[in-house]
Amino acid sequence: MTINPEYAFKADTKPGATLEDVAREAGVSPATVSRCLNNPGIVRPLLKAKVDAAIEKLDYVPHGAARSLASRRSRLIGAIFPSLDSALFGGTLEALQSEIAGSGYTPVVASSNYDPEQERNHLRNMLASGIDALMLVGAAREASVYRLIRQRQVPYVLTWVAGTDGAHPCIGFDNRAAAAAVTRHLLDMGHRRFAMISGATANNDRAAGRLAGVQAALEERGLTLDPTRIITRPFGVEEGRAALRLLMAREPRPTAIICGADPFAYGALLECQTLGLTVPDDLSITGFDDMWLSASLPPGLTTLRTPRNEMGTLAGRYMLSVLAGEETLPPRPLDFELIVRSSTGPPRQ
Amino acid sequence: MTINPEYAFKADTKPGATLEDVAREAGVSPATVSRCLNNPGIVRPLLKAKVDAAIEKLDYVPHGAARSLASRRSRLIGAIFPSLDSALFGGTLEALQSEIAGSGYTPVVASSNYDPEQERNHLRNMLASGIDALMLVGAAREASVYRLIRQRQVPYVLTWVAGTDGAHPCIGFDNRAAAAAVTRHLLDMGHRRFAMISGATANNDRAAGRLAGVQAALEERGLTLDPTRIITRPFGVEEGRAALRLLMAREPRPTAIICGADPFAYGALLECQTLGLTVPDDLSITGFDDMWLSASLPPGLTTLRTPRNEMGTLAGRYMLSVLAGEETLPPRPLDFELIVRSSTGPPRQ
DNA sequence: TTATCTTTTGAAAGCGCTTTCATATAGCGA
DNA sequence: TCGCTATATGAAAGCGCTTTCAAAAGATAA
Repeated sequence: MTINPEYAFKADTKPGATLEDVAREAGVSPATVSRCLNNPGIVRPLLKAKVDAAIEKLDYVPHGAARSLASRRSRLIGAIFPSLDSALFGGTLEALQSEIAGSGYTPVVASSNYDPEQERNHLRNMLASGIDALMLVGAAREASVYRLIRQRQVPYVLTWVAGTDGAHPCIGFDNRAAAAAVTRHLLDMGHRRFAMISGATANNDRAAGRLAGVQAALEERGLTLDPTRIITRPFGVEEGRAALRLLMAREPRPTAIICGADPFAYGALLECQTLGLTVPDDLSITGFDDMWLSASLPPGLTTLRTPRNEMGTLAGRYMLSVLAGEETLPPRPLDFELIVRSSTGPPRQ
Repeated sequence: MTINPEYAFKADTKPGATLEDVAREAGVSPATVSRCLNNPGIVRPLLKAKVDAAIEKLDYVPHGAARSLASRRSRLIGAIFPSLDSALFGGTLEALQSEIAGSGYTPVVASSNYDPEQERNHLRNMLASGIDALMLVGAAREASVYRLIRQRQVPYVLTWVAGTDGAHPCIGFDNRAAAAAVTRHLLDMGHRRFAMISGATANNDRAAGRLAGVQAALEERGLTLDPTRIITRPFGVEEGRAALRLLMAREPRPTAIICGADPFAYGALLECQTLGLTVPDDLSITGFDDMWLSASLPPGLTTLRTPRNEMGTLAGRYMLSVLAGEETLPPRPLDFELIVRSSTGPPRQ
């Protein structure tokens, strides 16, 4: 029961130089060193050089907490995602991170597991750690949460949704319109019997929006989506598979199945193979998000490409801009793109 | 060009209560309030109640930076991943986050894009923000990086690798042994002509370890892996597809293809379909990591399940334990598991 | 009841940095 | 060369909290 001496973290090294040490070494005042760090332009090149040398020599790293305390900025940007173990939000996070890294900001992240309770806890935590800005996914949450954020004066931005009537700054796209576009594509091909595999809509306005978009597009053409033709499941390939089996078990069979997310569609496609159904002749299938397998999985999935990386980038840029005190225009909804591949076609006569 | 008044972040709310405000409200000293927060056990219940009421009333949230400065702990744990837009590291991050959240820690994350330079920058940034501990992926990096970490006395842990001869604390598995296990599975079925699709091995000791493991297992049986039978690519489905086409274009064709990551195997599997090759009769294919499609994609991918979530959980637990000053045993390598599905079988005679 | 020991509490000194504010220096025109 | 303005520097006061240290309160024993 001994601590491995190799990597026991004992206090055997010098405790790290402070700004004052640097000042002494360089023969200037702490204020000057501080200025070299934060506003190099206003210090004379000669002194700046001395300070730089001292920093180098002492291997000085500024103390973030002290900095935050004195400057009232933590250089931390919070980001809370519903989940992190898919490429979806991972892409957004990665893009956000790249965007803000250059300005010296670092993201602190948490995953809420699609649970508002967990989200609120993480939010409290983050506010306490003094994040300078905040990125959230979706708009559907209790008013008290927004009140909390506003009260702390933390600039925030919602992603993966658009247009909350100006109530919140959003960097995202219109899930409803996107789903409607997919539906119209199928309608235009002549489909009349639809089914949908949807993610859970509770606390998930993206999923809810997609479902609503499908329904709206159908109603435009005088059709309705029978509630028994809507299967709601947690996201996953096997879930899509099971759902497809269910949907095809009842007559009259749908000729088109709209999936609220690509993994559902992957599962549906695979299950068609198992059942001996030909896509798109027997059945058209659409996905949502254009994840990495959609182009590769035969027959090539018709899906809706969502700007997942762009949202991270723009959300980052937006927050930086607000933090910089620039006049920031309310962001516009982003574009989505219907990617038509071979999983959709006219229904068999 | 006006700021949208709806969400302009103006200073119109009260500036947030401080600990001193709470103390005044509760009629106690700041020290007592501080103790209520950090060590509630040692304050009399009567006072504790008063303080709690004051906190509630003023809606007090402690100031993280001030806290860190005074206590020399930031409650931040850094995590740098090679990439975040796959479920692989996302799973580890998600697990890490859940594990440490309960103890009041929050992860700050960055993605290095498999680039040592970027990794070092992020590391500097994180050290400056005062992270209390650090999680990295892999062991292969310049000594100066480890020196930097050690000098700052930041406990750290390496994941996704095992056994660096005790030089570093690792929470991971032995990539080499894992790849060897996959190879032996194929050898035992009678395969003799192998090929491999590998991720880039530069700055990636996981990929390098896997390649080495395959080679070692083959040499055990007197075989060698011809360098022209090793295709190195960035991870991806299409890359796997292209690699398979290349590998099958040359006689004598291999009877087994070992993929260093599942996406390669998905691509290979799909390309076999295109080429009219039957798996496993014409060709056995193995993956690595057991990602979400491996069980679903016909014919079911034989792959090696890596403990990606477990690594996050245990890495978190390890760091918390070190931070708590507990005697911490050097972690043992984690188990991996060969998942045999239908993509492997004896070679055709 | 009083003396002694323990447990709680408060006063005050920072933690390492930023940022006014006042002072010193440099730059310029006359 | 001198006075004036513009610019660069330093002194010092915190930022909001934790944490020693000493004093007060409570508990215990005599």
